[in-house]
Amino acid sequence: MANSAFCEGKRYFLKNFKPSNPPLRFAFTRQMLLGEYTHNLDQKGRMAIPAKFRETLAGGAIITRGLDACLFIFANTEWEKLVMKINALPLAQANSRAFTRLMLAGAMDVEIDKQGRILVPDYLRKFAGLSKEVVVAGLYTRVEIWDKNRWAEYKRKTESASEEIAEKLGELGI
Amino acid sequence: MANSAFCEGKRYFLKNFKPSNPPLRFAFTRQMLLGEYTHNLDQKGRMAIPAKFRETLAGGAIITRGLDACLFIFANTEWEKLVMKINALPLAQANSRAFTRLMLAGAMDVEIDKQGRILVPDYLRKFAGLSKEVVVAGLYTRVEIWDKNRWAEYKRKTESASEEIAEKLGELGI
DNA sequence: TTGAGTAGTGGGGAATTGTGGATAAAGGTG
DNA sequence: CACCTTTATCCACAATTCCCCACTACTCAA
Repeated sequence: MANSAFCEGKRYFLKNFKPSNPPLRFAFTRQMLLGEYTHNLDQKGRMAIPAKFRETLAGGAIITRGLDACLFIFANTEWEKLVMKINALPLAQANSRAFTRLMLAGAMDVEIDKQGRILVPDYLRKFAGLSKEVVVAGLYTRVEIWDKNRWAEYKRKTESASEEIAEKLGELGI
Repeated sequence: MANSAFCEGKRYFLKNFKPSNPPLRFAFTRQMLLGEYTHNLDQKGRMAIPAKFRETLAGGAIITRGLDACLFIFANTEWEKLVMKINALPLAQANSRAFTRLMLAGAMDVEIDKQGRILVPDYLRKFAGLSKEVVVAGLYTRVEIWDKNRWAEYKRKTESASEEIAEKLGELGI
């Protein structure tokens, strides 16, 4: 490129401050997973993926154990990033080994069928305590699957803590 | 890119807070969201966006849970700033995860239809206690959606409080 | 005043989404 | 190999959502 110096400079500036260059803008508008949906697991353990998430996950996705007794679903591209981070963890520490096992040992790749559903493996359903009604939540780079009651309970418990953080953020000028 | 020089210049100006160049004037005059409107939700959960806000939000907008039981609407550009601050939170901490879930799972990207309306998701209507009459208020960088009664109640409460604050400020010589 | 244009509201019909079930394929076991 | 269990693929249907059109109230200028 003729003006690569400009681009370089811009990139440097953004890298250290505000990442809103074109690739990231795309990520924000197209690939971001947002919203909260209530869906049902059927007898076979299938669950509909919200239509808005399907395009993002169409290239392949991984489902695994999450934090706070829920399940995570990552698009392949995000999963690769995560695996790299996990591999960089110090193997000597017991809790990083535990985290690695939690995330990797239970991982399973899922495909979205023609009806837009995935099959949630049995052991993951037990892990997250999923019965019938589940909450599917988009958290920007990942999807979380919760038992509906647990989700409600979790929100109720954490509401006050969240508002404290929110006020701190408010002070920062949001 | 052909307009990288323009971007460079814009960034320079923004960085140095010179509010008289074209890009920044645009930010101040066009993207400024001000005013208070009373609109109605219809049976389908749709709500008209005040005409003065539409141009600002036309490039895409995000609706999410706000503070004090109202909803926030951000233009995409503002939303990106917010997400960056959220992503900067330590993910290892449980209450940071809780706040992330509150803000991101609660968020939904909305489009303004040909009639200038948006569809308010069901769970957000419940969260904000919206029935039919709602107040749409512009707060410069964001739009807030309130149930009309709650808005009146909130104003009634905070007006007296603001007088107290004003008196304290007066004691300080302001 | 009047007519044009815009803003806010309501509703109908088509397309999509979420869900349940039926059928076909695959895989393991005696 | 036959049989049974499990998994995958396909079809059907109800509910929801999306998209378009119509209507009224209001603004503003001629």
